[in-house]
Amino acid sequence: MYRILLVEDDPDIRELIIQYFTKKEKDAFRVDIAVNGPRGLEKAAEHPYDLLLLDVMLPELDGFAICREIRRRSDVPILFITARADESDILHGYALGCDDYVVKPFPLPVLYQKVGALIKRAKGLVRFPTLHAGSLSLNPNNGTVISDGQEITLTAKEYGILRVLLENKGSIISREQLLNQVWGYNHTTDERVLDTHIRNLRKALGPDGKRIKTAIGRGYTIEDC
Amino acid sequence: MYRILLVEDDPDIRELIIQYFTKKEKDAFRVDIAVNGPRGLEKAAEHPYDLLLLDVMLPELDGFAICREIRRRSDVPILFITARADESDILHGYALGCDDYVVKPFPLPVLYQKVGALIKRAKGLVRFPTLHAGSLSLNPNNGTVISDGQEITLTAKEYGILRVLLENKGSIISREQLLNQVWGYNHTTDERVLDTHIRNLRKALGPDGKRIKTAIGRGYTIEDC
DNA sequence: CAAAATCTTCAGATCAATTTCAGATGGGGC
DNA sequence: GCCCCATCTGAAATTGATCTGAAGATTTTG
Repeated sequence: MYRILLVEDDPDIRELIIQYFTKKEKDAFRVDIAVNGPRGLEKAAEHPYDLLLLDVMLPELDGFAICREIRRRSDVPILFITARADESDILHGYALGCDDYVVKPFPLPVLYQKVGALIKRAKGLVRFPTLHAGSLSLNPNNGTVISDGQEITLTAKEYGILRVLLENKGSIISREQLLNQVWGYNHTTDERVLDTHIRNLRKALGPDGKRIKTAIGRGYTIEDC
Repeated sequence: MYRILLVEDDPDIRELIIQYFTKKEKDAFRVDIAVNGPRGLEKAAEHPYDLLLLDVMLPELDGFAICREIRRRSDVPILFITARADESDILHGYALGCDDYVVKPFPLPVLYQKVGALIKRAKGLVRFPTLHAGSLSLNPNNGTVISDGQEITLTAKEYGILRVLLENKGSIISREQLLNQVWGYNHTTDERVLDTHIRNLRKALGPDGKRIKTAIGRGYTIEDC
């Protein structure tokens, strides 16, 4: 059973989350509650939780402050619940070292999934299989890319693109899908940046760059041989 | 079955979308209709849809306003349909939290794909069945075509035509239907281009190209044996 | 704070895909 | 069999998606 701490001042939301998390699967989670920031810090110190669910807007001490404090001594997974999907807020959360966030109102199943996934990842229970294409391999667990025995250093975007392509080896991935998956859900990115990154990626991969094929009008794909 | 809400004032477009979404795959979608903004909001509140398709230009309450309202309490996937590909409009839509955008005239399969992909992302599901005709197979999920064990590379239009034919295997598809579905519903395409693409497709498919039969005056069809 | 790395924007080049065109073909009705 | 018109075919013209190089903006790093 995983033990999580929920710091949330709204009784309705507390109730919803507790209900869902304890009823969904019997004995999967135990949810402890703190109704404000200071109590949250206290409780977090008392017990080594598997995950913290922090509301951002809290009286006295907000979620960001709690996160900052906790991160000084623990790398427990932290998931923010926030009312504002404000870009700067989200970035702020990540800067403080949070693992994920959900924006209110969120579907409970989504929260449930995220919590489960985060805990598993934190515990090292999730190992992603290494992806291959010919002599090219990408290890999603440590972010390394190896081409013909040589380790290759890629930028974040290059790595992201390569990973999506390899995860879908043999499939044609549309530019739109790539943008969505690498740049994020509703990106406002100009479509042309993808061209540039694809080119840089191909160059970075050397001979293996040829594996990345253009399907004009349809997208890109990576080939084994 | 996924339930989607279409808010659109043009009866022709409504009809096209409903036809395509309900006929394409049996029981894949149920499409509810709202003919104006206020009715759209009402219906959206009544039932938890899997996705909303909103026309931007609507009498009374436009798509943007609906989106803004909906986003206050739900993160249901929202896809805009718009006549203008105006950059600022699109950015506006994304700023309001829409998930995607299609510009009229759009090919119905594209819309269908986007809707499927969005719901899939929201739920983590949805797979299209592979289509077959003899030794020929087309996998709509990864965009691959295999003829007699060999993977075949097709251009976007060739793939589009083949997919429509296979989706309607055994029945005759008029040239008009093909143009509508592959080029978009109010294409200005000269009818003769289809001849050329059919020829190229037949050639690309090799022996399997013979499966594509001409029904003079009525259209084309693809045969199993 | 400056330098370096990365990401994005832009505009012109390139080439496959698409469209256009004109003459050939051939199936079906008479 | 003959004619007509839809379709086919080959080749040329056009389009437009992608590539490329370079420069500007932004972020990260020392």
